[in-house]
Amino acid sequence: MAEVKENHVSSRRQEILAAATQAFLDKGFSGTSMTHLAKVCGIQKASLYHHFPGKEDLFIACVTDGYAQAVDQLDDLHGDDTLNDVEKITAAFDCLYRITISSPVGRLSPVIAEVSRTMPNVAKMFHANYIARQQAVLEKIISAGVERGSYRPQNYKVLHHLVFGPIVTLSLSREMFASFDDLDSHFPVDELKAGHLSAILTELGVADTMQPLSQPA
Amino acid sequence: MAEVKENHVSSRRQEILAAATQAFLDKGFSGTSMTHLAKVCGIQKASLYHHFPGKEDLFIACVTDGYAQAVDQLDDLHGDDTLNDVEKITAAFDCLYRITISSPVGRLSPVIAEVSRTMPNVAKMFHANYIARQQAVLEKIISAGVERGSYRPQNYKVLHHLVFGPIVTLSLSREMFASFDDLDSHFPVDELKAGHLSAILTELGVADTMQPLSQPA
DNA sequence: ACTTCCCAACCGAACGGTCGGTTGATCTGC
DNA sequence: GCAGATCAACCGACCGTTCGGTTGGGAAGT
Repeated sequence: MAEVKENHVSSRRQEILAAATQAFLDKGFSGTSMTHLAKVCGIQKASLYHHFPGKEDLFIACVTDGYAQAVDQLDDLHGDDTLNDVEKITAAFDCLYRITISSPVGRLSPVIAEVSRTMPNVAKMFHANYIARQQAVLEKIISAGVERGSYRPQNYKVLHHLVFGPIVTLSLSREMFASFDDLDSHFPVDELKAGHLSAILTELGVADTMQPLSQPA
Repeated sequence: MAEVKENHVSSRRQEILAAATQAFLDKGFSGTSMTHLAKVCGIQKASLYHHFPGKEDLFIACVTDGYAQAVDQLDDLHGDDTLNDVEKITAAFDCLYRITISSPVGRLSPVIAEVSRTMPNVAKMFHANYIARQQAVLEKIISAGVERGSYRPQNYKVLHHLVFGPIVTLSLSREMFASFDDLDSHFPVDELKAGHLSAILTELGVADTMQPLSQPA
């Protein structure tokens, strides 16, 4: 009973958050109006203000709610001890690509960029709770491999640059050129991910096992 | 005389474009009002509409004007035959980092992402005249090196992913976290560029001459 | 069991203000 | 005197936000 009620209450809130996230993705922050938001939610504008004190708070809730679920996946990653070093980084790539390209919070990055000047606190929060945590998990995985001698020692600032750069840009490009009818041939996620992983493994000093060249011993 | 007049007329236009570009960078497209724009230009709003038929046209002019000057630098790059292959790609990295991070058009990318859903034609134009041309120049430089045997053959989609990804993300990050007081220590352009170039050279099959490890022959 | 009260949720209507865009008059340089 | 540049004033539409009021399902009082 109490559960039903709770579900009902939070589902309304979640419903608004989902619609708002989609709207912010489509039209940006300033381009999204509370009137439009109310319309797609099927409620009156005033009712929005019953659930959220203002537009800015609503946006912050979208971001917070978004990375809450995203970062959990990352923490699971590091904890898994059944994988060897290369398997671990492969799993990490799968996870990072999925989060950045498919999850709301990853896709919201350009919108956060839009408001970063007028709401610098949101940018700070986003960096601390999303960017920095992603970097920390990657750094843990790599440094563990370095200690075991699997990888060469790394400049981690450069490594983050090389790992996150292509992923974030791919996500941005896919948002930016979403209107292209040949989006997946322009930006084929799996192919780019595989090439990217291969390059990073090379950079880490791991012989690339995927090497397609038939090289007779 | 005619030159003076032309300068006068076009300087007014350039003045507006510069102020508008900065405003769009600060507040995004929807967040920038024509009223505010007129104020920072020191003219009346109606005068803006004398020079540009509308807000959207003004924005397009900002983008167009931005990459007009940016792409010229790129074409110079490919034409220079006094450089060898590695020098050429090093110069290309300098140029790409400079354009993407410092020039208006590079920094405008997040704003184009903001409007890409409502103005898909702008996104298309941006891709054709800026993204695609950058990729074409890079591809020419690399493929010339491949033909001469300096580089390993490449999957160019992956290569673009690896080269442009970190640069664009660095630019985005610096816009996004411009409010950080330690921006340059968080995102040290020269250090990241050097590490990035080194990794790409490795990927191209070039022995890294910058290798800091003292390795006795 | 029945009344009273509470309160979250929702609504229609309106607030002051700003939006992108327009009008017609005035100024300026040739 | 004439064409282009600039201006103050204005327009309807829409913005984020708030108001006063209604609803309906539980808790409290008797």
